[in-house]
Amino acid sequence: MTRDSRGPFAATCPTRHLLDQIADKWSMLALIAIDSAPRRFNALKREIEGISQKVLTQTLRRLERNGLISRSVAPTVPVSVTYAITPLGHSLAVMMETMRTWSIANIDSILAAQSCYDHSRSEAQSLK
Amino acid sequence: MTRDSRGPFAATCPTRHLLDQIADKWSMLALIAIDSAPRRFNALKREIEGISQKVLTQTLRRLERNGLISRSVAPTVPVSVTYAITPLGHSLAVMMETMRTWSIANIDSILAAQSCYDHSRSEAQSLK
DNA sequence: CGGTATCCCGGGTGATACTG
DNA sequence: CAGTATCACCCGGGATACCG
Repeated sequence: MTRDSRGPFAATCPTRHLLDQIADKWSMLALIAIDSAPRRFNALKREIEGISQKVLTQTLRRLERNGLISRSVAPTVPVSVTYAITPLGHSLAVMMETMRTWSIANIDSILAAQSCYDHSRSEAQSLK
Repeated sequence: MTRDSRGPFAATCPTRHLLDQIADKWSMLALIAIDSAPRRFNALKREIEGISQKVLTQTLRRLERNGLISRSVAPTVPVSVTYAITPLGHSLAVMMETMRTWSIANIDSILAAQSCYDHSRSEAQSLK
């Protein structure tokens, strides 16, 4: 199952590695947020609506592990921890921004397609 | 919780809508695959290594619902179902391709960062 | 071939409490 | 402030069987 390497969709493909790590909405949102300016933990938690502190911690750890953000601790009392973007992370964030622009430009088309799809499905339902 | 609209990370932001729908690796992989050429169900299942038919079905339904791919049924016996990219889906797939290129170019940096991170963590472990 | 339907399990997630 | 620890839950996803 993991012994193949015959195509771009094989489990060993770099694309798969990357997607396994960062292809979830919280990672992308956190990356975009930190890219715009360095942030502290609770600032991020407040800004990224709906994320729990546990998931935020996990997300930040994963981004840090992949070298996309940096974590720096200032020895104050109480300690203040700041997350900042790395060059590698910034180059990725640039693409995320492109996606943001795309989503804003095309959200109407997507919503229209959704309501169209849902409408035809509800018709099918009423026939059952 | 859903009544806010005060920033780019609010739950109502178009970016959030998009990410909620397509920010998972299976959606992205399926979109890339179908973008390169129209495919049939089992062809996709064979090509996208590791996906189950249940998840593939769910993924294709979601992409179809969002107007990113089209599903056409040929009334043969047995039926043959073909999935193709839409103009909207293609414009998104172009960005996915950009990410693919990026991941290939930067996979080494990420793997290096990972092993560096893991190494420093294992040191911390041994001190406990 | 291209799916649904059903069962079932593991771990991802949220809530809560505690710490340096 | 910035986390870790613990627990309980629930549902995403695999396995299997069946349908048009």
